[in-house]
Amino acid sequence: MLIGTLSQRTGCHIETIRYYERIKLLPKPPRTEGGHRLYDREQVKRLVFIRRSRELGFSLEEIRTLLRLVDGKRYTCLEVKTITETHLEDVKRKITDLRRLQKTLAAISGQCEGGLVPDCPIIDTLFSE
Amino acid sequence: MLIGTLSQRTGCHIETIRYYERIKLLPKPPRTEGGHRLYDREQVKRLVFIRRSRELGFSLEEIRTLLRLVDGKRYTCLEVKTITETHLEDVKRKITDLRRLQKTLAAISGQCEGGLVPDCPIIDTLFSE
DNA sequence: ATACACTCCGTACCGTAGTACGGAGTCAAA
DNA sequence: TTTGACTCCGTACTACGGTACGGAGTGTAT
Repeated sequence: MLIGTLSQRTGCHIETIRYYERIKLLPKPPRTEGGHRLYDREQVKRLVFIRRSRELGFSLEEIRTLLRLVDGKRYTCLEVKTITETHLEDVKRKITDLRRLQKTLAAISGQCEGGLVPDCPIIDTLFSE
Repeated sequence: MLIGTLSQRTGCHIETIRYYERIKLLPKPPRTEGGHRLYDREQVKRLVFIRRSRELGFSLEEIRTLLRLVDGKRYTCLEVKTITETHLEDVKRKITDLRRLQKTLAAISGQCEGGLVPDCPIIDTLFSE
């Protein structure tokens, strides 16, 4: 199948597919005589893998590592699980950070009546160290 | 005071201060005869404001808007509160997204024993749509 | 006066994940 | 065969918030 079909089947833009090839997440595919890329179902699977992983917040580098394991065929659950857990910890840390922000923002926002007067406690808070 | 002193007092790198001036978050300061920037306490306050706002996750554009209100002197609490609330909603949305990720990651990670065997359920999940 | 730290400036670059452009060539259906 | 859609490629650009470089000039303490 041509790149447009692969694009439709995976939901990745054509440019993105070429980009992934450029950064070596996808192997260079064979070409037609005219030079158009030719893909098979294996590449659909691989690209879906990448897209799913992206949706779960894995970086392209993490995905590269996962794919290297898969490609090497010698990977163990432990290796994969470690990468996943590391990413999970990362997500948890981000949540913690954001919740702290949320609290602070809610607190300073709560100090403010939202009236039509000047001299706002939010501004005052931001100015003070 | 010179830029190095301002840097120390606010915890912003010198390059960052010049960057903020370039993008017009900070006004162009007067100079010494030799051309070095001269700052006063007002600018310390302003830069602390920017830093505090950054710490709370406001974008430079949001900060620009806040500062424009402050500079105009005609701002009302309502305007400030609206910006804060919008940002707060943004933070909440991010938390929601991350929590969903967290759940999914925990779920697929939980399927995996982390053993020394190949054929990992995490990989299987990522490959399947 | 001299040494040494500080500051100047413009430009380019960092990371992350793509997106846009545009002219030329190719593929497939009618 | 012709038309129209698809694909090619390299390069540059997007957003975001800065950071790095490097040679020249300046400020200040001794």
